[in-house]
Amino acid sequence: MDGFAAPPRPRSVTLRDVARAAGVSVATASKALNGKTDVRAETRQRVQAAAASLAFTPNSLAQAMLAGQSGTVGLLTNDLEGRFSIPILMGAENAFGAGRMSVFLCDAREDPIRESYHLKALLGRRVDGLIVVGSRTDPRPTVGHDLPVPVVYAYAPSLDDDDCSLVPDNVNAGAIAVQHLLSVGRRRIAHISGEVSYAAATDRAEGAARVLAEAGLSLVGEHVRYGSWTEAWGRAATAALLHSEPDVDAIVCGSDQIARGALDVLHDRGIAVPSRVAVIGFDNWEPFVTGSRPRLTSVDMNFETLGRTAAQRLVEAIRGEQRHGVEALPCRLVIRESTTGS
Amino acid sequence: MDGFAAPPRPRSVTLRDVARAAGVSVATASKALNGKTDVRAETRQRVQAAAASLAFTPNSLAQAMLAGQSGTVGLLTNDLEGRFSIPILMGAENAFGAGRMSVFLCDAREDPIRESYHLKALLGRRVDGLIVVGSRTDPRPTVGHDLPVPVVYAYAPSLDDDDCSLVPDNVNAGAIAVQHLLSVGRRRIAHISGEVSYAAATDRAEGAARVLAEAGLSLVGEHVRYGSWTEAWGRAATAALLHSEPDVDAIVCGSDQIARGALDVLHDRGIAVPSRVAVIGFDNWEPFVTGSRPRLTSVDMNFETLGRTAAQRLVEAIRGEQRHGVEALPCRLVIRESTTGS
DNA sequence: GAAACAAGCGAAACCGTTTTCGCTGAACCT
DNA sequence: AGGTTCAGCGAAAACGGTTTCGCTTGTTTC
Repeated sequence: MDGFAAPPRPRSVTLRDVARAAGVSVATASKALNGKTDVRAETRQRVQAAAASLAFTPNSLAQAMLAGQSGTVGLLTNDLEGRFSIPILMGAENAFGAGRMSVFLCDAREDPIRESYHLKALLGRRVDGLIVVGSRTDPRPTVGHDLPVPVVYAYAPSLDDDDCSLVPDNVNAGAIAVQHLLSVGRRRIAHISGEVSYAAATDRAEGAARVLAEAGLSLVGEHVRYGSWTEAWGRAATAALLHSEPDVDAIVCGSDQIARGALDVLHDRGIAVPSRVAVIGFDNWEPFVTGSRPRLTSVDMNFETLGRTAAQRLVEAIRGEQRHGVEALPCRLVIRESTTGS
Repeated sequence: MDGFAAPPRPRSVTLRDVARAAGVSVATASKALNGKTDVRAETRQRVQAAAASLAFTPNSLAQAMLAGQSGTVGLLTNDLEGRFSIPILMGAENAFGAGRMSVFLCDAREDPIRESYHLKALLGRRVDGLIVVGSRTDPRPTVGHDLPVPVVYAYAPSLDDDDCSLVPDNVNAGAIAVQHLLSVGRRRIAHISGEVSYAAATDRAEGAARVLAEAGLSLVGEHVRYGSWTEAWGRAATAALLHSEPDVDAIVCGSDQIARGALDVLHDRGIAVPSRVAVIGFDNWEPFVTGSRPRLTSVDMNFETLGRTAAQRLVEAIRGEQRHGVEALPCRLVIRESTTGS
């Protein structure tokens, strides 16, 4: 740590500086750098050389003011610590990053006050659009209709059908899981899930039950065992399940964590997976599904696609092609050794 | 989906609109809304009423141009999918969110090309400062010295000591872990870690070895067992360890995932934890440490504090109080049942 | 050789806000 | 009554670009 002051920070260079260096007016400099006509080739080169040697970076704020478009979007999340918003955020960031959009990130932490505060800040910065990300798939209040910019809701849909929302198709996810278990010959299928207050839990149960019914079957024990989204619950519920339904041959687990708990108990009891009991989870959360013995088959909710699609919908809306209503995106089965083979 | 066009989006209202509605000039309107003097109370109220009824939001872009400060910072991460940058990001977001700063988020995905592209975009948007987040604690190249704004490096320090970097103190973390094991009476301590190419692995090993040496001890088996940051490696290494060093009474595991693998093998062998062998991990990754049997003692790297501190350093630097060099932040032991009690 | 024309460049307006400074009118003082 | 002070307000400049439009040139055409 030296005690001396830092070297003076170079004032950022403006178009006026470039123009002066090239011996032209700002108007000509602007046209030269933006590929407009009405500039002699030799002049253009002189300006470009000057801009390069001065490390000129156009001030996007000034450009935004003229254009009326800031080239930025707001990402208003409520689940920054959770694992849902991150892949969504990544998908959105990637979709925008290809173009010329920059992303403002805000975390409202489920607090409506904080949310409206951030909303105001984002509108003040004249974002061209807004993506609102929730922490659960349960519907949430709209952030408002008469906003000056379009809004897309991701993961948590808006309660208002005028808004444009994107959610993973949890019903489909439940169906996919059971279809897979049926396809590998299972008939006595149980379902252990997380908190019943989560739409994600009940939706998946609905899809699972539907496919079972279509096959002329029903759940072993007739009901879904709801609890919490934890390994501990997975262990407890599996123990209870094995006690009351010893002939179960497959367990649908509401999350990968629950599935891990189930695998642990099956392992302790010497029940072979998948030969005697198959196990399937949801979320396809990398460290959990690949760390287990055996590795876990899981339904991936395609969060990154969700985020990318949300970004696309937003760009469309900014261009004037606004959509309305809730769009459910399909999920994807990732097969590993907890349901098949070896 | 209706086929009609969306209702026309209200053009955003400007100060001029407010001034006209209140029957004053823009200058007076500005002063009235910003609490300046030289405005009669009655006039101020009229302006405020007009602003409220028109839902006026000042255009931050215009404000930024005047002030020469945009009130934004760039967060340039290389590890958006990983779990290190997220808590750091949260800490930074929280530290800024309290004030009036907004955060631009970019993910360079370890690609220098993408990084410089994003850097250019951020500078174009005239961010007031920059936080660069890496995916490993190994030093990385600087993004440049002659930037018009201050930069703080978080997690991955800059190779250049002129830059300001913040890292978790991994040496300290290793020391803390061994101190704890010694304090609960362990003497035959082994160390299983991740990839040896990671500074995080070797730094922790260094701290652990130092404390052991100070106690007149050395590692059981004399060397750290490096491998990968996975449960599978934790299992394999633990099995090998138990074979060659059956009298081990504690295992320092380089990550919570490795520790989970170790716990599984100990459980399978019927070796009681913690009574016969204590296990400690690093990172304090919630779902892993609380899902295990028993719950896992772990060294928390205080990422959120790291992010918050990075934000503070950046704000200081923006105010002109630039620091230099690498600052290592202390870690925190979180004691659970894998090392004590029950 | 004069008229018509195009190429190349610069002056100026504009975006929305803040800030400085000058102006007006009322109240005060002698 | 005339001069001074001061509160209250507005005109204008500024930030850094983009765009329109008009002005010089030099070239072409009859």
